[in-house]
Amino acid sequence: MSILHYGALTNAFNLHDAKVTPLSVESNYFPCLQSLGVHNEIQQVHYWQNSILYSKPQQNKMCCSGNRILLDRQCQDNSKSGYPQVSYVPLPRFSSTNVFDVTSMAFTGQASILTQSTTGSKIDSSLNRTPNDNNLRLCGISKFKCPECMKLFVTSGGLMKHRQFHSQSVSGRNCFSCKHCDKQYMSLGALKMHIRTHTLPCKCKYCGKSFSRPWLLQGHIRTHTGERPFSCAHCRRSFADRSNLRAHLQTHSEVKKYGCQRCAKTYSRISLLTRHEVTGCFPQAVASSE
DNA sequence: TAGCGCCCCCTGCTGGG
DNA sequence: CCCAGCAGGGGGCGCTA
Ligand SMILES: [Zn+2]
Ligand SMILES: [Zn+2]
Ligand SMILES: [Zn+2]
Repeated sequence: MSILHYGALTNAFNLHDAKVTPLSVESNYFPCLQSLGVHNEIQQVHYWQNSILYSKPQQNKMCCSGNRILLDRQCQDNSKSGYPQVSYVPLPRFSSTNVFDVTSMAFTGQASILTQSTTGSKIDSSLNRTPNDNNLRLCGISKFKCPECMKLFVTSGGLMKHRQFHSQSVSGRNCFSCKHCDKQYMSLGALKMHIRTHTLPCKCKYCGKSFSRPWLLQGHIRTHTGERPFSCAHCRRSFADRSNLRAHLQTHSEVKKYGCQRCAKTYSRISLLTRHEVTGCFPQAVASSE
């Protein structure tokens, strides 16, 4: 089994511009999560040169969006294809598994995604993106800043919606409570979204099953129609659901999403990694078998 | 500005190898 | 038993009427 070693990754970025220090594992550069994430002080994190988006090293500034860590990507050379190609950049190696701790705003582990040259295969969770998609819109144009948490938003509406969360008491006094269960939400919008999981307003015309959101119903209807709009570029399998295609793409990669910090093994699911770490991680045995 | 649509993330279940 | 596929649920956020 040949693991893609991190050292090889820097070569891909040397292709872009030798004058600019590429993101690399060896450097202390923090990964660019800009295309999906929301930054503190975004201008200090990213800069453009020759139509290529680069990231600068930041001290203790990690990018996050909401409550999750997002995959890292670079927008490259959008002058050729009309919109940026997508590559993943490896996150620096951290001390544990690939968990981003929002509370401490720090990685507790390694979240590694492989990348290859622009002609090679890659894990790409941004399938079928168009130039209008969120990630492209976010490339350097977030200009509405929340004064309370410094998050940046592309539109004023996005900022207004976000500020609903701050407008409520953090103590929970003014939380919006669901009358159907005991869940509480910090915004009315979030509560309304949740209530749909009780009322299930979207009903399948084929079997009558109900769903909370139209796109969930749409995905379900594909199980009746057999439509599979998401195709794998590597093996021509197709899937009804984008997430399932993304999961499938991991089967084409030897580096899975979740990596063990003690040995080189990677897994497609956090549950598999957890089980490995609890029951079966023997680094010496792994090293000798390679 | 609320609703929509799309994004990504995650997980339980299941069946094949 | 392991892993991949399937189906479905959750929150976030930009766009638009
Ligand atoms: Zn409820
Ligand atoms: Zn149905
Ligand atoms: Zn495939």
